[in-house]
Amino acid sequence: MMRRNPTDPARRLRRMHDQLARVYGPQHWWPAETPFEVIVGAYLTQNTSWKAVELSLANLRSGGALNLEGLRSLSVDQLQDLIRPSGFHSRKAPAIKAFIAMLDAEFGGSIQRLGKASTSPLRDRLLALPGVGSETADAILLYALGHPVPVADEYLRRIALRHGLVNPVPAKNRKSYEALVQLTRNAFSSDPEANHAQLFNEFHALTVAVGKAFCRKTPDCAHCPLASDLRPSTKTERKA
DNA sequence: CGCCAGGCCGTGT
DNA sequence: ACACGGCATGGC
Repeated sequence: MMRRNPTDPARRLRRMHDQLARVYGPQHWWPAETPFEVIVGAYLTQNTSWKAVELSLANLRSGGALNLEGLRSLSVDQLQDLIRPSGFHSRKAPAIKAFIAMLDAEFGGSIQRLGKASTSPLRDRLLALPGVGSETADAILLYALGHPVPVADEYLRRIALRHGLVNPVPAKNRKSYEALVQLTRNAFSSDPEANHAQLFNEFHALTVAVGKAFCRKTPDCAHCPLASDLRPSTKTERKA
């Protein structure tokens, strides 16, 4: 019989993006005023709700520390104190400081210069920093520096898994992250003329929007706008 | 009160 | 290579 959805995971993911774009509209990500704020936010939001990140960002802003110069003038201990609300401060504060040290030592303290480096070596350089893994590196590349790289996160993993777009590989696996990135690239590769940075930007933002609402650890697929794209493989899932 | 959040890292197998 | 626990705080 004729299936109304394509079977190719990349095409299915593209359809899901289109559906989310219709439902949610433009997301205007990343929620920040400057590229530097994006970078700080990317560190702070690691395994942390954005609401908690906002508390830390407010602390930094009121202390005049939400910019390069301001953060340079803070000690690690002072920084720890300001970002305490978003957790893991003993790791995140030195990590942010290490980023600034790298920026100053290797790029003349210029984020613009940093962004002019070519994507692949730059990604490797970011990954070599403490506290920067795949997702943080890609978030910085895409949202702070405008490079056309997909960002995969826990929500995308859950969604892709639930929709059968990837093999049931466990989380926190480097290969599973790369598989999600590849899948996202494939989803938008049909039009090479398109602005992929913009597409990846919007797609990840939409993924987080739908993920926050319906794909937490206890998912609510019944009301999810992607529910019609689900392909239950079991009868029990069909019921849910 | 207990679980969870827009990950990452060190350690043990 | 991969699984697993620690990291810390605020929301709900």
